[in-house]
Amino acid sequence: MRSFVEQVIQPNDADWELFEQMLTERTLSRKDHFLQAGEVARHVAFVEKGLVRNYYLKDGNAHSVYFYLEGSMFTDIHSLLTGQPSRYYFEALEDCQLLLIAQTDMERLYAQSAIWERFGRLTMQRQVVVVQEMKNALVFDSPQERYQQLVRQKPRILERVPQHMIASYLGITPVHLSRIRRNLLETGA
Amino acid sequence: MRSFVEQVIQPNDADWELFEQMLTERTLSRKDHFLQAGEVARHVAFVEKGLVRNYYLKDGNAHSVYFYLEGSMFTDIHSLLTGQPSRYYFEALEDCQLLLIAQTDMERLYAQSAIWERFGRLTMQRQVVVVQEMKNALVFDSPQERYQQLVRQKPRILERVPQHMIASYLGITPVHLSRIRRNLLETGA
DNA sequence: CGCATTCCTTAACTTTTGTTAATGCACAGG
DNA sequence: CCTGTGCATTAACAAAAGTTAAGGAATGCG
Repeated sequence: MRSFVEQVIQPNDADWELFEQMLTERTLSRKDHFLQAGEVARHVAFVEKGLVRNYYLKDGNAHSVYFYLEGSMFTDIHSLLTGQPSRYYFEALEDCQLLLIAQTDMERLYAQSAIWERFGRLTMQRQVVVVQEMKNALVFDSPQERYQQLVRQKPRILERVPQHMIASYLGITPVHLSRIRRNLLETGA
Repeated sequence: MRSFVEQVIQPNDADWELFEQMLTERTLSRKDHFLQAGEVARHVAFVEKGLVRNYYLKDGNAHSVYFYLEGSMFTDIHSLLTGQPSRYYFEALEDCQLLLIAQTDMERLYAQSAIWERFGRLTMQRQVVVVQEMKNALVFDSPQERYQQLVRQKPRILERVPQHMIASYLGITPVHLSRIRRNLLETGA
């Protein structure tokens, strides 16, 4: 967690103490949910260990939005900020150990220390860039290209997430992903 | 501009003065570019009047990313933050009047006044939510649904942007968009 | 060990979307 | 007023992706 934060800012000891007081631990067993649609997100989570899937339901089908490995932070930002019920689910794909910080504490942190406000801003800025790139890939790259990018950029996710969830993350069907993989094996190597 | 900012924070007079000193005006004629691929983004822009298209080139084709109407802010955040050359173009679709603030001034603002740091954080948080929703729509909704959402949510963009640019924004071809529109006319109404 | 479950693959078929090309309309510039 | 250019539509055809269904490997559990 510390190294995650220090990639972005350099808090002094007092800043750290303030922050660490607010952290709580939580464990999730495989298939447990951190958040379900209809609930309001009140915490930001940091993955110490395990793997969390963000997905949502449309017409009874689960669509994967993202996968969070060790060293990632996640929450439903929209729900957290507005207090509206979330439309998303966050589910442990493996047994997980999380560090949580409550939104109310986060606000106190922002108010008390400029460096944490900065942390919030910089984290959000990075997040914008990441999501924007993902969005553009969806418009401009073919499913095969998106799959290849995933292989290159997030091989660890590929190893630990079932293929049908990868497919819905890429915006295609499991059948089609299987075809793409075969095609790559035959032609590419 | 003022009302745009005040939707997010309430700066006092000193805050405002600090901010307004940093603003510069810029006009663009139709088809002028605010930024071209290869250049580094050094300013954030606010659209006072006109309409700006964000697009990029792939295989010689222009793909529209977003359209900024009066009252919107834009820049290439990635280029702005990293100093790397942008991959995007920002082009005036109509004669435009912009307010600019330099990244260097922005940094000074953040350093000098906590409220502007907060403005930055909140703006970015909103942006994350917006882009995330767009991304999810691309994965989970059909082109027709995406077009209908656009009709509902951004009718003003539809009125002022050529249809083939709308198509590339939706991730489909102009021909297909035309088919969708006909289909909606025949069945929907 | 046997059984159920989950998940990946494959095939046959259908639907959706893209491609190419032709037509016609509107509008700007000479 | 004429003409070129850009743009939307349409049709015919091609390619990409989805659907359904079946089979088989791996896994977990009694």
